[in-house]
Amino acid sequence: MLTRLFSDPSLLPDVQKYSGWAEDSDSEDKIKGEDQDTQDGMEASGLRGDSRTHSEHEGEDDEDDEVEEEDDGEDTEGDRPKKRGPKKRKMTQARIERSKMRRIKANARERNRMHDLNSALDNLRKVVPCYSKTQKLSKIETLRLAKNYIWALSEILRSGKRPDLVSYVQTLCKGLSQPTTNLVAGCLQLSSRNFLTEQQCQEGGRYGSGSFSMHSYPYQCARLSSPHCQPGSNSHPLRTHGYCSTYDSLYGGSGSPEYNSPEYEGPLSPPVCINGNFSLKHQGSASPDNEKGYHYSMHYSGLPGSRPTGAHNLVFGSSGARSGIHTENVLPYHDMHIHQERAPVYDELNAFFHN
DNA sequence: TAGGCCATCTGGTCCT
DNA sequence: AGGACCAGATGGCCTA
Repeated sequence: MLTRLFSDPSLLPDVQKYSGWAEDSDSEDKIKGEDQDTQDGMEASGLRGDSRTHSEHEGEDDEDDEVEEEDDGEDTEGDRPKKRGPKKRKMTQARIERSKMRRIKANARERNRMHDLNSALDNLRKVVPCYSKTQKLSKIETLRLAKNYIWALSEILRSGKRPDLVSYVQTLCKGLSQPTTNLVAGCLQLSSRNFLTEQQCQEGGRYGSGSFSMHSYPYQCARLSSPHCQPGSNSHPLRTHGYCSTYDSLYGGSGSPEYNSPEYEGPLSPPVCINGNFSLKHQGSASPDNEKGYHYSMHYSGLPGSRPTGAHNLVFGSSGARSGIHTENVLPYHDMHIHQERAPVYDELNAFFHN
């Protein structure tokens, strides 16, 4: 593993910028050597993964042996009782050097481990319903979205019913931050206005529709202080752009009146608010996120000045995908797409909507 | 400038 | 002894 690591210069960090190494001139020099010429550097320093030969140890071992002999002599000496516990060995220069090298190797392993972890997260990003090259989901958001996605799919399988789009998106967005929610909603070409209305928030924050049994989710809609999230606000961009769900084109549900219902085509509701506390499996048990006290307050505001953090405002074209325009041409996220081709389960999901 | 996110280092713990 | 894993600390980058 280390061999692989050391043979891959990209896995080696620019450690010069780390003060910890800068303080240790010896270590810094070693790292610099590794950075400049990893293989040769490792060979020069006698470090080749964990496969150091005995001969490589010899010089140091000689010195250590002296120390150990001292210790052994102490333990076996005369009538004195043996000391318990680990022997304290003198930190000779060679021992210090070896310790440093161990630390360097451990750091490299840790880096590699985190890179692997990040690679896995990247792979996960690619199979969750929303993927953007430029606006990458954060780690925590990726995990949350993945959890919601798994739950949504399992609900589909469990109920065998075609889910309500709004509920589906709601499920996906449970506990996600506002930018991520907008991203997901944008991917699905669904205005987040449909998630929850301010009125629904006031009514206790329970929202139920569709086969997802969303009513069982313990929403906690915090009061929104933003004036843009007040009933009657006309600031929503969808008021001017109109709203056109591409759900039909995305999921092939054009024949279903359910998705052309006035609920989705009617007057635009005020900016929505969701506090996404996602309770798993309807048991009322707090999700890990809840247990950790995560409490995301989501509100959608279309005011230019109230652009969601780190996200673009959702701008839905009035024709959009209904006229055959691909999502990527409609959304500001040029590289954002639903990657059905990479997620077989999405095909199954589509099958639900096609039926 | 504060806050979020991230990469990395580091020491501790557990296991082989 | 050494590797895997973890959590805390730290500093950089970016954005509102």
